[in-house]
Amino acid sequence: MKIGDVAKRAGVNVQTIRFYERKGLMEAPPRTASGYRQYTGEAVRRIRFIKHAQELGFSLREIHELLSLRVDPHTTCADIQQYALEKVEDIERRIASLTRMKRALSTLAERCGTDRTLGDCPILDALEEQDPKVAG
Amino acid sequence: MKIGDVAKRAGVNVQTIRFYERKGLMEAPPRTASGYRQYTGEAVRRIRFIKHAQELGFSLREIHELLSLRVDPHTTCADIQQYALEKVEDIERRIASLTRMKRALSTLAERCGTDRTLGDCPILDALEEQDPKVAG
DNA sequence: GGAAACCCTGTACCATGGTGCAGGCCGTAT
DNA sequence: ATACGGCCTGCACCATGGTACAGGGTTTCC
Repeated sequence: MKIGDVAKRAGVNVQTIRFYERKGLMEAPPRTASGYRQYTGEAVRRIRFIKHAQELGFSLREIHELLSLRVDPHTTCADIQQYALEKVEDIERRIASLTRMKRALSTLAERCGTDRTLGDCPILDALEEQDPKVAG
Repeated sequence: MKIGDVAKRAGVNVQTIRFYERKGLMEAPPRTASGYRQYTGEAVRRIRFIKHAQELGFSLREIHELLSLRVDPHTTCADIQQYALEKVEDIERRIASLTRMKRALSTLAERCGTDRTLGDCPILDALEEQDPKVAG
């Protein structure tokens, strides 16, 4: 299979595949006599693995680790589970941070009245403060 | 006040201040005869405004807009409120996306048993699938 | 057999939010 | 008066996840 076919089947750009190869996320495939990369269906599955992992919040660096874990004969399913649970905690921290932001911003917006002037805007005022109690 | 003093008071790097100036987030201040930037306390307040807005989840681009809104005489407090509420919705979408990720990953991790082998790992299997039901 | 469509490499570029460094001038303290 | 720290500009670089383009060779289709 040529790189364009793999790209089409996996729903990514041709450059993206070469980018993944450079980043070590995909093995360098054998080449034809004229230097064209020759892929099998395995390449398509690998790209889908990467894309699914991205959807679950893994960065390319983490996906690289995940792929290394998968190849290492000493890795158990429990190791993968542990890795996933750490990622869950990471996602929880990000959610908590966003939730704080949202609460702070909502609180400020609630204090706005339609008849207020800019000089009396609670949002701008809070942003100006030395140590605003919002976003804590 | 010299740029180093402003940096110290605002708790940022000197280069960061010059970076903000290049990005239009801070006005170019007057210079001494020898070309040194001369700041007032206003600069320190401006940096704090930027930092607080970042904590609330605004990007530098958005902070730029916010600063423009603040200067525009036609802007009302209700306009700022509207802007903040749009940002709240944006944050909500990001939270929803992360929550989906978390749920999918937790579900997969729950299915792992300690006695499973790698060839039978529900997480890796899900990532391999053509159309995994996770991360929906 | 010739044009179009594909592939190759290398390099630069996009956004985001800065950091760091080289080479040179300025200001102040001893 | 000279050393040291601070400031100046311009440029390069960091991570992240790609995208684009130039300048070539190849394959495929009519």
